[in-house]
Amino acid sequence: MSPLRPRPDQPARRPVLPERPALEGLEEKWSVRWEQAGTYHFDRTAPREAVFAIDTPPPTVSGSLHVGHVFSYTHADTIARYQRMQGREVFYPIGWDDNGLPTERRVQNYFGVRCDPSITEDSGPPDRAGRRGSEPPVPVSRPTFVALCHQLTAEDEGAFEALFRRLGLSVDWRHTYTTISDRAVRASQRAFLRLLRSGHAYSTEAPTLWDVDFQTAVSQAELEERPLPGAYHRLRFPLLGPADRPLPLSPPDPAGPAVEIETTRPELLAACVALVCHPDDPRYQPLVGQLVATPLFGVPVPVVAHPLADPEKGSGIAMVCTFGDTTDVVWWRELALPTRTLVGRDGRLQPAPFGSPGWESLDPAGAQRAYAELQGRRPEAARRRIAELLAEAGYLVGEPRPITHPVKFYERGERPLEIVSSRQWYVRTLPLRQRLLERGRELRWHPPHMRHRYEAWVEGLSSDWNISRQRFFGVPFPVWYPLDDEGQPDHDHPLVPPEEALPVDPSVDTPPGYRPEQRGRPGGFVGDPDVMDTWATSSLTPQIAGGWEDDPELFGRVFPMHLRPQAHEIIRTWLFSTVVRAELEHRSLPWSDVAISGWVLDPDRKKMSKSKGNVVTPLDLLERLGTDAVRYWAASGRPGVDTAFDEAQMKVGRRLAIKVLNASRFALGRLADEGAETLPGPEAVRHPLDLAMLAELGEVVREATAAFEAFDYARALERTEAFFWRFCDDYLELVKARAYGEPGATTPDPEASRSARAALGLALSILLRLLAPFQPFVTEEVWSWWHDQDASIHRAPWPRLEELPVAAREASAADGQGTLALASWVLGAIRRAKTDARRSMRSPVAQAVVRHRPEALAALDPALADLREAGAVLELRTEALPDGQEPAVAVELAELSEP
RNA sequence: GGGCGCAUAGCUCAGUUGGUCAGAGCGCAGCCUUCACACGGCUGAGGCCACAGGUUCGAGUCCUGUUGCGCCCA
Repeated sequence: MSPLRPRPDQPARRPVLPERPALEGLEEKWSVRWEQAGTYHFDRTAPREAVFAIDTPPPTVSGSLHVGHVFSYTHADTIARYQRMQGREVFYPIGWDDNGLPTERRVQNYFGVRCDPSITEDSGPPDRAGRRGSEPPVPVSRPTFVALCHQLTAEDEGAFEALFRRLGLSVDWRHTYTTISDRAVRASQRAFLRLLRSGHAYSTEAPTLWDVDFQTAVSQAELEERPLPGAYHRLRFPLLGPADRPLPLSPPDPAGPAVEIETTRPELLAACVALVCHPDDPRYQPLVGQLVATPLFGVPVPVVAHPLADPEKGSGIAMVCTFGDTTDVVWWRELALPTRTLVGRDGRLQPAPFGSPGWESLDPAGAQRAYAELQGRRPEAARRRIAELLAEAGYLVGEPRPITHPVKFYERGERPLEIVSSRQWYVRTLPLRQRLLERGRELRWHPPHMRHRYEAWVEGLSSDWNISRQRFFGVPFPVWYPLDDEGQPDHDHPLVPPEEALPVDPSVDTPPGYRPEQRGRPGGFVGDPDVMDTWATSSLTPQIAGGWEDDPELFGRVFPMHLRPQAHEIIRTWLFSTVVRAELEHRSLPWSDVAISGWVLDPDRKKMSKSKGNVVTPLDLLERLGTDAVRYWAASGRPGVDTAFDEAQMKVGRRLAIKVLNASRFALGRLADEGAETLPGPEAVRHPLDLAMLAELGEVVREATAAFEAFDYARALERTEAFFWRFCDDYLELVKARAYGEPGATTPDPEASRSARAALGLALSILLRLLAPFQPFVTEEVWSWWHDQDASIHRAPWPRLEELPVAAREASAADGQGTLALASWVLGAIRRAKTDARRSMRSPVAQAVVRHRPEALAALDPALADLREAGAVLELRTEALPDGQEPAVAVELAELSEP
């Protein structure tokens, strides 16, 4: 807990106070000074033991700025500031996530363009001003498109940086990175090449979840299920008998013996490769091993058994198509079924050559006729048409039965995902599961229960991590393929560059051993056209920010990092993938602690979203209420807990900041009264009331420190704030007269005055530092009133109990019977009496009698003089009370005297 | 269907290992133009701690179940 590194001492000087302190303008003033002074600069010479490194989320800059950013980034910032004040060198970089689909989409909409890689030359980007919403997008070349992406992300990043500076984040802006920068590309490609070499990355042609609009593969982590209306179609499959019997030569009879199945995707009937039932299902056991014919198409398919077939669902026997859903993929793989690809990458039904090998049919001509009605249609349209055809031919039993069922979508997509076969790059995560679970248990989670989300995800992994995307604005795979004599790529023997050559763009650069003119020629080479999934890059943020391989000295000091702050909805993506990469590359955790923030909900407890129109622009809030006010609200949200957006709570924070200004002005004014150069130190605090106040403050320091050590910023704030208000409402009022040391005071006593002033100075110093992580602007402002110009409160040491006078440290926990608590109680009684009589607080009290137990009266005794002043009590007496009687204060107001 | 979390004053939430734990703030009502603060201050009313059992001398606090809400996964 003691400072690990020496730090410039920050001696207090005689305060210089402003006439009328205000919050307005503090953000501009101090963010400029901090930048000039390098207040938050990371000292890269600090030894590793002194470093506290934070792996800050790089926000998606193409997304919108919203209060959620303000919320969660403030949480991390309070911890960063606490650690810095504890003497640790805080490595607090920030990045912008600018690569990938979100940016592409924003660029498409913003400029009205679409990327067409087949265009090799164009005249550059179209004039943005000429764009009309109704006009079709202008096709542009890939280089032009990428240039537009860079241009727009640069603008967006400026807006984010302005917001985060305004928010007072104590990041080191010299360590900013972006996920599309050369540094990030190099790190991503290097890590990929190493995975490739170690066998943890591989490419294969496999059924892949595919978004037909974005024309790209989608990973398990990007899936989302949405309820969609559908319908069960009950179809008759004519029985053909055992597989070893010769097939009939004529089309099956729709009215003959048949087995009935139910399906929500009849349009995939032509891709049916089997029927599947549960192995223990007595109804269908006899059929296993027999053949049936697909309706309309007359394709003989076997009946097979597999435990995933649900006897409760539909008729208890299902058709397997290549591919209707992920279960089909499992059946296809585990039962070694053939492939009949139907859905193309554009989402339309492609030609099906019935009668040719792989498409054998009992009635090729009829099959062709039927399929001609479907070919080229999208699944929804084909579904309607085939239902009609099936009904006409007598294969449809009854009417389709409408249902609502969950359908898989790409989380950003608008149409259901299809499953197509394509070549993709994967990282082997499945064999890693056990190891990843162990890592998850090593990691310290705040709050702890968030670990369950990670475990559930790891345990539920069903496929390796697909990291390739068929997009444009991303990190290219640093891979080429040799072309054989027919110009076909050899995917099994990829060509890779040496690490020193990174970053590379295989669509521009030439692989080692080849000449540029060999590109695309037989015997030459071709570049891998894909880019990496965004998560494949952002899973390396600790490495990218920490200078992995580029800056080994820095990396050795900051990695593994200490804290990953993030929101809970990206545990399965960002957190998970970062753990995977650190494990594979470094055999370690990427960080020791993870702090999960909740969401910001609107006042109706719904997640804030643009579509609901309930999004508040954060900049407006910060300008209207002040940064410290908004940060106060954010810091009030407990770790991991969803929190309602609440402007009233921000106003409370604003009141707190204003109170800090005014209370400071009072306390420091009294300190200044002490005279020229001799500011009294802690040893000058002698008065029991002052010592009692400091003793309570010591308890607050203890609790706030413990809370911060547990990453519970909200508790630290709550304890500090509660004490601060009591300090202002009661203690300041009680010592006011004594601190002024006015000659008119009932009991002028220079040493008692000096004690009050010293206590005010010490308490204020500690309180300001306790509040500094939450309200960095107002606390810095007040700090500057009585500290040298180059001394920032944000580099001042976190309060320690050793700062308190010994007598305050030794004061026992007073449990409501301490001098301050008793004095507050008496003061409250006096106030109540005046309020009941509708008198001003200044109106005099003729007589007040405190009745309490003797020990309590003894503790109260030193505060009686202060109470007389604070309550304007002419005569204040105490009377001992026998045990068992209720303590009380009898207050008798003075007669109103007409002026 | 499985998992996790939450249910405490009108609202937002504290209540850390069971024994002054029935609290805070906001809002509301009333009062006070006090020399740090009217971007104030003081005072006050308000709750069978979701429901039903159980453990215990004693339970918002532990256990079981129920209900409602939210999220994650299938």
